[in-house]
Amino acid sequence: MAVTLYDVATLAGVSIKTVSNVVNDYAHIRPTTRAKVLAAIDELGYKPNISARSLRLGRTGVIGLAVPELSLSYFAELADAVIRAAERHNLVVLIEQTGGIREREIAMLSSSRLHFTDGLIFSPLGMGSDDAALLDVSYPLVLLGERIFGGPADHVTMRNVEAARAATTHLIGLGRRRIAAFGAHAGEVLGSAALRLQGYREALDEAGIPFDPDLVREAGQWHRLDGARAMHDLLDAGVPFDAVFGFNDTLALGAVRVLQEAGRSIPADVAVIGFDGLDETKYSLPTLSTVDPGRDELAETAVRVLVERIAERDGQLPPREYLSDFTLVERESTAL
Amino acid sequence: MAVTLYDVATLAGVSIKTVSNVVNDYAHIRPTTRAKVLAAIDELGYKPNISARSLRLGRTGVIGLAVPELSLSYFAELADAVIRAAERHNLVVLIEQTGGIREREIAMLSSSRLHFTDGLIFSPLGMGSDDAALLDVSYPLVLLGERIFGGPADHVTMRNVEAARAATTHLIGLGRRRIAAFGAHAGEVLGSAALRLQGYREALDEAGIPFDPDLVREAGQWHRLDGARAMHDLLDAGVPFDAVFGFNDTLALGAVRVLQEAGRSIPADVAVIGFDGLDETKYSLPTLSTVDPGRDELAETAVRVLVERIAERDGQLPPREYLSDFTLVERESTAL
DNA sequence: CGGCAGCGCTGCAACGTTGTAGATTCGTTC
DNA sequence: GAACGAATCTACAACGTTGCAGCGCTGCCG
Repeated sequence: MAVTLYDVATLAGVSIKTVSNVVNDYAHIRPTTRAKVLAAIDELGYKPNISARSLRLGRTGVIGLAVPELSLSYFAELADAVIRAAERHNLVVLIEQTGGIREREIAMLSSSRLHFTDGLIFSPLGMGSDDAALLDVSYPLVLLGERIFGGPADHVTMRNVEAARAATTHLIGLGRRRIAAFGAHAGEVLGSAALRLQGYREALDEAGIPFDPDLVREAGQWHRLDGARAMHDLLDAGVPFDAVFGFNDTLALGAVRVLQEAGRSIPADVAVIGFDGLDETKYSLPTLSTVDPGRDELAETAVRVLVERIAERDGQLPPREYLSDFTLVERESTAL
Repeated sequence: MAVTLYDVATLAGVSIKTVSNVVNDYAHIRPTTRAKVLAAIDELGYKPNISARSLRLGRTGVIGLAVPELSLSYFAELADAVIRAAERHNLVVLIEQTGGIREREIAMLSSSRLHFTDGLIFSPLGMGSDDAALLDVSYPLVLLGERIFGGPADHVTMRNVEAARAATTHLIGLGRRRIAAFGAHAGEVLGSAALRLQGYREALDEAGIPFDPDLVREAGQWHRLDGARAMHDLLDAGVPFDAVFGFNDTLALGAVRVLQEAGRSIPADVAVIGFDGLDETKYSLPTLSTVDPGRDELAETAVRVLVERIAERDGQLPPREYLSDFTLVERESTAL
């Protein structure tokens, strides 16, 4: 059925190894031979069998990407960026969803479903620092996110603290003093929520604004609904506020919806800023100010680091950490 | 480095074929032997080499999914659904992006990047009916979308005409008579745009409402920005209207934004309905009525059909077409 | 002019797996 | 107790590819 090197070799009147050499751009082949082989390849429509090549080389040209859920815009846009970056390295991407559930994430790490990929880019959500030991796997692994520091794997992440401080400082620059923060996770130390909260507090401290715990609202998940719920709670509690910092864009957009229902004007009554730089923030009403954590750079770095790890035969370099640059994007929701 | 059948066989004191049989749940193995082998597998941490298995079996357990762009919510949610469906069939999914560009779509079909997948689920956007012949490929292929009918491949699609008619009829049921339609593609005959326009016209005819070409607005792309632009045009043209049917949710949301800026109340002044059943429509302000074309069913069917095609050795059944059921989702944007 | 490097190509072995055919044991039946 | 079939296991040959060693030849160097 399928055309093999053997068929091409027969037609071209050479050995299969020569065909293989042509296919692999081996330098020392007479131009006439090369032409003959190429003609035969063309005539038969030969395509290399990747399984056989993988078996021989021990590499597949496939990398895995494990994210919580593609239907969350942030991860869809991240996957988009990772696929583009992988393409530049001639790799294809196999995507798995963990649902952000710790057990599924742990299972994924030793799953045979990903066993034939050359390496994995992993964006955990449910696993915590306690699970760091589980990341000591036998294949190249790059962590993308903020959940686990100091683990045994390379780690590509964003400047959460600095970016959150910049967002908060931006709100302070508008003259706001009662800034609500949405999306905190009680007890968390190293996750995005903790880091962004830290940035928020640093900005307040810097400006000499007292920290008010009533303004910090929990949200386990960071969906639109959670942002809406947090805003309802805040309004119901009667806590005065003149700005909101959503720990992600989706939370902020959920909050915006409730503010509008409640008749609060944005940004006149309440300035709002998000985090993630989602495409969507350009088109909401009002357009949403946000911090772009450098998603394309993150994806590009993650792929590059993974490729490097795959390339290094055994030289066990210690795990490294990479940080991307962020950009503050000012839009209508924080206009003066 | 990696553990092979041979290593396990040596440790367990059996032949590699017996280990293979244990791994593949072959029935006739003495329980004691099975236990010995399983113990050895466990001790060594054996994982089958998928490349070798693929080479031997001619199948990889990987299917391809080619979509325009993951950062478009519709395709992100579609990919999510396809991955879940594939998981139920023990398949993993390799995702490629075409950008919806005809040339890239055509290249994808014969690309060696997807050559080692068992089959492809393909959602074309740029290719047209003229390109149908290009779909006659040598591997299992399932088309997901509406661009190409009567081609040589299986085709899973939605009831575009009926669903669009239902959406329009719903608006008419609210007493609206001047219903704008956003997202038309001039000259198109078989694409989603043409079919949804047809459904729109059928609903008008049924209700005895005259068709007014001024109410039909073109939009090459179906992004938020295009919806916003179309609404600006409509308002500038001074054409009176009391409802909008967006050929997808994103167009409708873009239109909503401009309507709000223009001070038109939704749904009092203008009722709005979209198409696609995006998650996002639950959280917009106002929440957006939409038609869910049965995305999960589409994904499930596409995977099932692909699996069937992969399974059939040679029996070339003629290509078939599958339709999913749609659901009208009524929300605030069309409330009475 | 002997030696050596390089060209252009070939043949063989190996990557790790599973299908096939066959060997051996065991229990059952006549 | 011989014959037979089923259970249990093994040996061998693929699947299609690439690394390695090596073929005969040419050209260059000292």
